[in-house]
Amino acid sequence: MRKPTLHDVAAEAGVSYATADRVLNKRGGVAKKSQTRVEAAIAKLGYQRDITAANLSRRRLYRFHVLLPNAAGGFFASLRQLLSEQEEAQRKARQAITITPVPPFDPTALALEIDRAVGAGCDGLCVVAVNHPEVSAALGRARAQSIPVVTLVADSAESDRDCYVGIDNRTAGRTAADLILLSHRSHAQRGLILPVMGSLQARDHAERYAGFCEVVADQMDLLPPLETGDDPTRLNQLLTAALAAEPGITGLYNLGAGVPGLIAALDHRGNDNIAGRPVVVSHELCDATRKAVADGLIDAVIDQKPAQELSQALAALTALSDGLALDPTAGQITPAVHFKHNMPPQPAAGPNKGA
Amino acid sequence: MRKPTLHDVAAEAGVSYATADRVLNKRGGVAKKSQTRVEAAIAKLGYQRDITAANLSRRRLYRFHVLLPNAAGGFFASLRQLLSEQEEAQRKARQAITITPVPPFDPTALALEIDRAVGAGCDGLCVVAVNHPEVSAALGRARAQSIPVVTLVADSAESDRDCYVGIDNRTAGRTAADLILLSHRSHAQRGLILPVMGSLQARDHAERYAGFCEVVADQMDLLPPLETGDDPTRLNQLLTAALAAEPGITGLYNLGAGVPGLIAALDHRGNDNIAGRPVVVSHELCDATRKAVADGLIDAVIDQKPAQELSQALAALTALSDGLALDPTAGQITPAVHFKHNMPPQPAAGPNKGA
DNA sequence: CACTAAATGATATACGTCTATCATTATCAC
DNA sequence: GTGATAATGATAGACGTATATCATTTAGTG
Repeated sequence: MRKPTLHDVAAEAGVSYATADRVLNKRGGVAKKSQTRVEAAIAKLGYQRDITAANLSRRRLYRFHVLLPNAAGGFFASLRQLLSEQEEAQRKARQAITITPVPPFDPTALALEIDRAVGAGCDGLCVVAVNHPEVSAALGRARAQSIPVVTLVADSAESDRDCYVGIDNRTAGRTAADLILLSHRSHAQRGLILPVMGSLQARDHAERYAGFCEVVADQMDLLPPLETGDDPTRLNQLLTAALAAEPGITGLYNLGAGVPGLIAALDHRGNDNIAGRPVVVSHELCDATRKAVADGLIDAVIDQKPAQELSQALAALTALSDGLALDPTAGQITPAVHFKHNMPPQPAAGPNKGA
Repeated sequence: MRKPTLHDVAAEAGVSYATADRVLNKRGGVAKKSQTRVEAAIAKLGYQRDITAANLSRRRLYRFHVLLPNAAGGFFASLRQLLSEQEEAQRKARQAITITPVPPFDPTALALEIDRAVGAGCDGLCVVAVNHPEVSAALGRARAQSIPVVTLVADSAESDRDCYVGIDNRTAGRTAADLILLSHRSHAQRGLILPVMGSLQARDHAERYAGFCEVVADQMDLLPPLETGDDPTRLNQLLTAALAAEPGITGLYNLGAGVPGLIAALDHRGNDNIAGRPVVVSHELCDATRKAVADGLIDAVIDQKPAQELSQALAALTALSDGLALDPTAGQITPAVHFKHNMPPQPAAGPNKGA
C-alpha cells in the first residue's frame, strides 16, 4: 500500500479534494463538521503531506538570514568562511542564505539587524545570541510573524527561540575539568588551577566557567579567573603576571578566545621540565591552537565543530519552516576533544587564524 | 533569474525537450552533435536536475538494505534499536529500510545476504564489513549493478565500497593513548600499559591497537595485548590473571567489547587507593560503561555515536543513489570522549546492555 | 532516386501538491 | 418562500521531471 495522498484523505472523509485542502492549509470557510471529518481521516490514514511536492508546487525558496559577529579573524571569521563554502549544497536544498555581519556584543545593532531581516522578508533566522532585552524583543517580533529562530553557538533565553544549535557550554566546562583532573591523577599535592576567560558577561563563557568550577571546586584550589576581554595582548600581560605571582599553578583552563596571547605567555616562560609546567586546556580548533598543541604548549583542545553546527542550524530552520516537530536532539553538538596525536587533518579550505 | 530547467537547456541547445531528456537520462539514440550541444548547454546554464521533482515523477522509493551483526545485546543491538526508531524519519525521506540480521564475523553468511539483497531489488547497501575475499566479491557484484555500497562502523577495502561511515579507528586508538599519557603526566616512574582487545583479526580492533601503540610505544612500557574474543567471562579471567601477575600496571586500554567482564575484574580487586589503580580507557557508551564511569572504575569512554553514524550512512546512500558526488567529509565521525562529569543524559529509548 | 534506419520533434500523461475560479448546494434570517 | 450568505464541489493550470507514443525529418545505402 503506497503513501496516502490528499485525494485519499478527501475520499476517506467523504469530502472533495478542495475541502480537504482548505482544512489542511487552514484557508478557512469550512464547516466544523467537515473539518473534523477531514482531521479524522488524516489521523486514520496517517497522512503526511509530501513536502517535496508541495515545495515544487509553491516554488518554495527558503530565505534564511544568518547574523554573525563580524569580528575580524578568529572563530566567527571561520564560521563565515564555512558558510559561504556550503553555498552549493544550499542551492540544491532550495535555500537562499543571506549572511549579515553584526558588530559583536552589541545588542542594539543585533536587534536592528533582526528587524531589518524580518522586514526584508525572511523564512528563518539564525543568530548568535547576545542576552539582552532588546534582542529578546526583536526575536519576539520575528517569532510573532511565525518566523523560526535558531540560536547558534550562544543561546538566548529558551522562550526567545525555537532551537539552540551548539554545544552545551556547562558540560564543556565540566569536560575541561575532567581532563585536568585526569592529568592530576597521580599528583602528590593538591592542584592549583587558573581559569582564563574573556568575560563573565558572555553567557557561553559564564556557563563554561560554572560547569568547570562545579567539578573542580572541591578537589583542587581555584584561583580567581583572569578576565581578558578576549584580547590577546591583555591576556598575555595578565597571564604572565599571574604565572609569576603564583609559581605553584598546576593547571590552566582557557575558556575564551585570544589564544595567541596565551601562547605568548606560556612560551615566554621557556621550556623547563614539561612535567612541571601546568596542564593547559583550551577551546576551539584553529591554527593557533593546532600549533600550540603540536608544540606541546596546550595539552587538550575542546572544539565545537562549527561546520557541523552550521549544517544542523540550517537543517533545523528548514524543518521548522516546514512546520515539522524537531526531535529533541536536533541542536545538540557533542564537542570533540583533541590532543597532540589525534589532530584531524587541516581542512583544505582557507586558513582560520586566531581564536 | 531562477534556476534553469531542462526546458531552458533544450532551448539553449536548440533541440527539443525530448532530445535534451534523452541526453540527460542516457536513453541513447541521439546524434553525437546534439549530444554535445545539450551537454554544452547544461554546462553553460549550470543546469542541475531538480531531484525532488524527478523523485516525485518517478515515484522514487529508496530501497536500502542494512546488514547488521545479530549479536544479542551490545553495540549492534543498540544500533538495530536506533535504526528502527528512525523509521518515521525514513518514510518522510522516501526510504524503505530493510534490516537484515547477519551472524557476526561470518564472511560466507554476509556474502550470501548481500547477494540476496541485490537479488531482491535494492537501491543501496549498508554493511558492517568483514574483511574477506568472499565479501569483497559480493560487494563487487552489487556495485557492478551500480548499487551504492556504504560500510558502517567497520570498513572494507577502499575499492569495495563507495563510502565508509564511522570513526577513524587508528585515530581513536591514538586518542586513547593521549588520554593515558595525560593521566601519566606527573608519574614518577614509567607507565606500564595493558591493552585488552577482542581479536587482532577484527580490523577495527587491529587499527585501534595500531594507533594506540604508535603513540604509546616509546613513552611507556607495553604489555602484550589480551585477546578475549569479546567474551566477558574470558575477559574477566584473563584480566584478573594479568593484574595479579603484573601488579605494576598503571594503565589499561579496553578497545573491544565485553565490558562487564572488565568491570568484574576491576571491581574484584576492591578499592585500594584510587590514585594507585590503573587508568582505564574503554570504548562505546552503554549501560555498562556509563555505570563503570560513574563508579570510578573507568576513567574515560570513547564513543562512536552510533545514532549519528546511522543517519549519515543513510544520507550517504541517498546521495549516492542520486548520483551526487559525496563531499570528502561525508562519512567522517569524530568520536566523543566522556568522563565522569560530562556524561550525556541517558537517551529516553530502551536500555542498551553490555558492549 | 527510392528505401530504410536513425534521429528528432511534438505531445500527452503522470507524480502530489498548491492556488484560483466558478458553479452549485446547504443554511439561515426574515 | 425569498434572498443573502456560507460551505462545498468540480475543475484547471502550474511546479520540474519522467516516460511513452507517434509523426516527422534527416542521413545513409545502393
